[in-house]
Amino acid sequence: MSAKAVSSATADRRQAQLEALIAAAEKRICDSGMHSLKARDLAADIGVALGGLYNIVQDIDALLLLVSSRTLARLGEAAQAATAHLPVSTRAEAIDRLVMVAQTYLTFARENLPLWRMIFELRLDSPLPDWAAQDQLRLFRHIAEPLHVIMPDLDTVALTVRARTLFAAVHGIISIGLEERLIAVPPQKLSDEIEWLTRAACR
Amino acid sequence: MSAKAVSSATADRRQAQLEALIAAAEKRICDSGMHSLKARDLAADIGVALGGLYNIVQDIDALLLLVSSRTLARLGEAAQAATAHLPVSTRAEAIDRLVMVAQTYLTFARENLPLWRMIFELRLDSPLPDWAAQDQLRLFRHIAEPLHVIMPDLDTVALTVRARTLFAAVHGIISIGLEERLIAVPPQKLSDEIEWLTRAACR
DNA sequence: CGCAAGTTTGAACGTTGTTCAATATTAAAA
DNA sequence: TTTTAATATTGAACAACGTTCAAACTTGCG
Repeated sequence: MSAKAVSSATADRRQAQLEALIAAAEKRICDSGMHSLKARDLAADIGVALGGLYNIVQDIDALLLLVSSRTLARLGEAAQAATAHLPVSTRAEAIDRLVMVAQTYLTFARENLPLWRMIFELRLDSPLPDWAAQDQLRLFRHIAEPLHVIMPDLDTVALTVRARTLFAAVHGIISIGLEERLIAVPPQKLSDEIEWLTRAACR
Repeated sequence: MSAKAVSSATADRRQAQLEALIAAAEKRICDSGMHSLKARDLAADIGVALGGLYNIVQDIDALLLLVSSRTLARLGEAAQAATAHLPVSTRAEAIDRLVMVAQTYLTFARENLPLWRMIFELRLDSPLPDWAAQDQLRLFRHIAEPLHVIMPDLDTVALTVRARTLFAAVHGIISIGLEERLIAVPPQKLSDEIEWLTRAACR
């Protein structure tokens, strides 16, 4: 049996187990949050012995990273769906598009609260793998492209930095706003405040 | 012995134990982060049996909340020291002051990284006690006061909301910027980007 | 000293993620 | 088909964790 066979019975099974495991983890996280995810529960969910989890993933952190990656991908799709059809020719259009990206981010965070939180609560012992960093980088394009129209004087580096700044600012408002334990912008005003900040940043 | 005696030998001892415990926790958090804080280590640090910790604090979460409160108090002092002497008569002065508050926040976060992170990583099972919420509210005055000069048209409610928005935005930039695992504004550009955003928000 | 009240102790408990020798299954060879 | 080697799965065992509580100890008063 070649080590690089395109597929084999056992490899397919592994893939199926992995997908079941990710699905089970997502379900549990949605229901009761990342911190109440237990190895024993997951093993039971997918019908595998406790130790069997470690044939499917390296450890629980690796599983959480996979779940994060999925969530980021879904976020990217949401941003794409919400803005792909919008024009970006004029400055005003680009600003509107940026506002839409921010609103989409807010909506996504609201509708996927526990999964979205996980992305930022995840603390890994080992450094982030390259593919996971790429997951993040891809998303910044949704900001950098309109921003290039709005701030045409900025060079590539400055534009990248500015896109990250803007993302982080909007993220901060949402992140603290959806937290219950901190003094924050009231939830029903979140959308307005995000739009205000985005437009202010574009002046 | 009166239950409300201003002090007693045993009560004083308890207070001393509590302070030693908080100090030990702060030291350990600074050295190796909130997540490697262990009950057994703390008990050894202050020379008490493992179970003895629970005579001093309700549980480890309560201890973390006390540490958080201390950190917030120190942050408040830093903001006070950095801005109390600055004028706020004109709009331009108020903006400068706001920029200074933001820079002070960045500096504090940098110099107290693990303790500062703890404030936002802390996840309590029980709701936040009132005194802990007050700790947070006090700090917003450093933003709301200059902001009132800059945006005199806003009513009290809108001003409060706007202050929280601005805080959250700056916090987001710093928070993601000082995280190592996420794509962020490069550390040496953080200060400039924070100033840019603050000034942009004030226009 | 003797005794009651309060304080401190540390062994024990219930959970947790992870490991690994033993068992069961699969696939190839005879 | 039967034998055999490789691979996959199992679940008991482990170490580490926060928390509890009966027992031992200390303290202060009559």
